[in-house]
Amino acid sequence: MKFTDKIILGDCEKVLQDFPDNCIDLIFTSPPYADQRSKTYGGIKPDHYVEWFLPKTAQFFRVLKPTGTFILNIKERVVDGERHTYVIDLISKAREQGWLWTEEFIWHKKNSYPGKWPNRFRDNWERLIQFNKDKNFAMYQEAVMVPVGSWAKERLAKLSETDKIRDESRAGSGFGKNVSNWIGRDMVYPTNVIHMATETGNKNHSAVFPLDLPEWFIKLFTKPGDVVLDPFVGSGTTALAAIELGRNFVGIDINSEYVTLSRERIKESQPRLPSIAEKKAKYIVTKNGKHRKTGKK
Amino acid sequence: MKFTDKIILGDCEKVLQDFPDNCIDLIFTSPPYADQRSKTYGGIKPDHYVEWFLPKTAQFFRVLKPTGTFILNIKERVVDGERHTYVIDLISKAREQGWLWTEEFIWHKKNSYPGKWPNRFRDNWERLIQFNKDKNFAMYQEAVMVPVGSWAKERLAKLSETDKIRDESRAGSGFGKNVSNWIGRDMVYPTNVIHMATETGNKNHSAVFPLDLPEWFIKLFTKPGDVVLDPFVGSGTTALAAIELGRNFVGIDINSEYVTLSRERIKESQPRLPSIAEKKAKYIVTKNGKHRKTGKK
DNA sequence: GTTCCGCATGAATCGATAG
DNA sequence: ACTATCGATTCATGCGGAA
Repeated sequence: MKFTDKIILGDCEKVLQDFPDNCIDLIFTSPPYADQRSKTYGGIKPDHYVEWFLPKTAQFFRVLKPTGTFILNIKERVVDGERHTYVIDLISKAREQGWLWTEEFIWHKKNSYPGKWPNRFRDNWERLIQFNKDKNFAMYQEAVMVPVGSWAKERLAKLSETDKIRDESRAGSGFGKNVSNWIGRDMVYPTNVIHMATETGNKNHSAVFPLDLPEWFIKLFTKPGDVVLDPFVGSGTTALAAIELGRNFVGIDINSEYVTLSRERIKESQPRLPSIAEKKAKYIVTKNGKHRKTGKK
Repeated sequence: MKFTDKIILGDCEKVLQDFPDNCIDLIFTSPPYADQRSKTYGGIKPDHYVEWFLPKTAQFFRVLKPTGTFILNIKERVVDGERHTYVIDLISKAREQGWLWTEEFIWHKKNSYPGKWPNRFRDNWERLIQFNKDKNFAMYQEAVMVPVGSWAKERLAKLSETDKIRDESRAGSGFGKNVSNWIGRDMVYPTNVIHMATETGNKNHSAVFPLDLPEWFIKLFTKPGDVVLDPFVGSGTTALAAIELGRNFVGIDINSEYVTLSRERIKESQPRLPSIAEKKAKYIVTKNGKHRKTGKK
């Protein structure tokens, strides 16, 4: 029986035991942060977070394909005025399990509400930790290219009409000056700092991330037809993103209300047409290994 | 004899042994990153970075006042396709020395080195790790307030010279050059994500951080007359910032060329007039402890 | 004097080549 | 098989020369 395209009720650690080895292309998840969401997840204490999480990452390791990627969206809690160490401890321990700590993306949350405490400012970013089983993982960089200096174009748009005219006449053809540098270079690769607004919604889910976030990573690390797993699927955002991008999904959650909510939300969704950028990517595997000569191990 | 307002040649670990306990208000430094700048610093191997650094942080701990702060600008190197763990190991070990890991600021570098690789994008951020000896540290939050959103856009709309536009900070959370002009409008507290360009250009030193970066932390964690220490002072940027803000400084570097360069650079500098924002702060101590209710533990 | 454009270059990383 | 060095990649920025 097909194991994909379902939202499954249960503890991911147990549920995944019935899954075959090497069947998942991307794991994208935002687990319950320590001591948060206690009503729905039982409130794991920061000091016990690592031991709670490690058996689960062991299962993730088993079900993930060697070319697959595990993206973990997580943030430290401040405990007694200090950042707790469970995230960095988790990285150390995950490496002992065999995970490679390939990268750490920064999610800069553009629209957080301003806040102030006596000894700290608003925490305006989260970690998106990339783990891999193997250095030769699949990556489709072309799928997430961004327009060159979208901000620069914005600025040009603000030039007054007279300025534009002046520049044009001086240059003789087309846009003058700086614009010429951009011709033929309209798309560039992004960096590892991701600027995205937090979801302003509700959804009854206390840890909602914006749909754009899983979408970005799904486009980057999978091709259509691949399988995306979210073992803490919550309100189903990751599953929604997978469906819209024409990928298969597996969602797991221990809370039945979330499972119901997820199933409701995905019922109405369907694949979107791919953007030009995505088509351009054409799913050329730009795996690390491809660039090696064949003789090498 | 006065120990401040000097650039000292030597290994900070040794030099600081002659300093009294609890004499420094802020340590701001960007140590040589593992295996980088090997010409000038001897190129510490990533695997030995922590053991190399820890004796130094022990001295930092001794000379720092209980109300003082230690800001460490550091980044992991990628080794064999994986982020090396020396930074997170350092955080763990520093905590064993007694340091509190209070906060981690993110420096988003607007212009970092270009590049695209098979398995990663440009690394566009660095960590600014805040350590303290005590939960009750001094913090002057009003000194770094920034104009509320949209100010950048308004300004950009009025400018017609593209070159000037290019120079303007477009980041909402601050650090524009003319912030003081905007006093009187709505000011808000910044977040822990800092947007700033790296210093490039044709100075004699291998580009370090921009002057704005130490300035921001000096304003946030010290008042005029306080003592700022940079144990890896390099080209002297931290010392320059301290002088311009009317603080005392101590700079140490093991490399005599850097010491000479630093001394040259600071020779010409002098305190600037404080901005309105800084005056407004008026050095109201917003220590953590002050805001607690007396009854609370 | 001012505006505009060309160009060197930087806390980088990877893969290939050489020792 | 391992380490050391080198070339290719790639773009925001400041500076200097030109218009």
